Amino acid sequence: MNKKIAHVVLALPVEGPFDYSIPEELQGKVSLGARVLILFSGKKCVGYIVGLVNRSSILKLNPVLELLDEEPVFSEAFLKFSTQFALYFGCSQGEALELFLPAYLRKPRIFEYERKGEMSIEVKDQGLSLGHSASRTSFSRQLIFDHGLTKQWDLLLPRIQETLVKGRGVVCLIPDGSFAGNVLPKLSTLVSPEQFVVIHKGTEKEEFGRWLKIRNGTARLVVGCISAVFSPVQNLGLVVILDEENHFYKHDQSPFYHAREAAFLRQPCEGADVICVSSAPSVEVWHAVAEKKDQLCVLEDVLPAVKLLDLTNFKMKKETAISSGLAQHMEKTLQAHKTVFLYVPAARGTSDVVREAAQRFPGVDVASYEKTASGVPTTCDILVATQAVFRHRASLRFHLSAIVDIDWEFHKNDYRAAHGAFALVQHVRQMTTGLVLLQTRNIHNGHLHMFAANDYEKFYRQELHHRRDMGLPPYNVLVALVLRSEDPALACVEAKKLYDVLNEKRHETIGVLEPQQDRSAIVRGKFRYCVMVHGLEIKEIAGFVKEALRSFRRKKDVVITINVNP
DNA sequence: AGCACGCCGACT
DNA sequence: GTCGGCGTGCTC
Repeated sequence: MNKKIAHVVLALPVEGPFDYSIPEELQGKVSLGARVLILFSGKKCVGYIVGLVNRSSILKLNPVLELLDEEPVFSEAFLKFSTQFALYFGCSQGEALELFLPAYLRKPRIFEYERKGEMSIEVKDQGLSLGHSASRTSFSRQLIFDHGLTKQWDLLLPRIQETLVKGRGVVCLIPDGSFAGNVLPKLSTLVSPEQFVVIHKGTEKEEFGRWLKIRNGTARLVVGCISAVFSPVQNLGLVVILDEENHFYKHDQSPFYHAREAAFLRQPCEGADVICVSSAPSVEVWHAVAEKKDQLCVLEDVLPAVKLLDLTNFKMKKETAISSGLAQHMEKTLQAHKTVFLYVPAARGTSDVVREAAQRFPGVDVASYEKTASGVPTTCDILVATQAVFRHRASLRFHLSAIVDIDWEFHKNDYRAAHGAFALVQHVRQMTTGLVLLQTRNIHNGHLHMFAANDYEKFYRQELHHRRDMGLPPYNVLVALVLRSEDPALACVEAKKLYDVLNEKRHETIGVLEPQQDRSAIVRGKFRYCVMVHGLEIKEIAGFVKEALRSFRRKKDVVITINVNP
């Protein structure tokens, strides 16, 4: 009954688990998912118990120095989730588990429930119910394709309510903090303020307070950004992912997890449903549900028409943004005292276009909005803005909108470029009441005609064909191995070496691409080279890559990171 | 990751 | 003879 040995994993890039003997006074007190203080390679560090046994093949064991949690911080569902997560995103189980914890508990602080008074009783009660959620195995995945921004709530609110009534918890993911303004008023009325938690930036202590409130079952409805997918909600029944295609759901440092993929991995461990919501669903999610009609719900909305403006016959200077055709539309709109929105790529910046618009339309109020802007201009005739303005798209309306250079969106070195262009058009339409214009020099680009005809089914069909032909996700899995170093030559040589190692291992279904400079080649003085591995099964590639990296002796000062579906 | 161990070349 | 850089292997 009282186990003598603990399997322990650590937040280090070593697999483990490592065995530690449990001192007699702690036997029967330690439990699966609890943190312990241990000596590893002569250093004291926090470990996570992932197994309890009576025998070990290791002869001389160090003892567990201290038990940090009398109640485990991780449920069995979380332990299971961590193994899947580590396998999928190429990190150790310990690194995954550390990622799931608030910063406060990553340090060897003793976590005493009894200090919380009455709460400890609740924790124990809820602890018993963990078994039930772990045994739940059925779960569903759905996509709500809402062309607008409002109808989704008619489906979501009853669904969330229904889940809560059954006594199960809900996590609602938002891409970034600016979404909170729209989402919170809708959700906060569903439960008492005590049961509602919004995760936002704060001190370590505040973060821990919120975590505790969720972990002990007080809070049952959680709203937050990317990392909220790890919220320890008791008896999790539903995860809602708003604006599912948004790139903020991809973590920007190691481990490079995607919140949507993480939710899909957590789902079977908890028996929870996942609902993705988007006005331009990712090709990956569309692929998963398109054939299964019961999982897809399309909500059409009143959106403006899209027209193409062919620039091929205009002798425009390269720096000019406003063609005479666009100018005519703008003139008419401004004369009717209606507003205009001009979208420019962030790389181009707004200032030139602002100057050009002000020159063409003297006396008209031209404003701009970029990432660095403090607030959205509410009263102006013409707004020139970048991507950054879309966070306010629920509250902004223009009569006429134009995407100044839609071709630019297709010229990105990114297999998701076409989808990015589609999402862009959808977002601009949501901010527009009259007409959306796309200026193009590629009038034969088939995608543009699909946008103009609002034929999204054809768009996804064609995009999926293309992805299949090119061996790209969702049909294949890509894993980017990025090598970075102060010395560009070293990074390049090491990448070549790694490429050779991977290539020698030769595998039937796994391919390796020649090293290339990474998409962001130089960051903070470090040079990056990328070796791309592609194959059919993530588990197969993950094993292949881990094995190769184990045998690959990398040079000092070279760091290698694994990025799944970059 | 971080550390010890050991091999080799450089330098008082 | 010894200091230190770096490759190698290991951590229960």
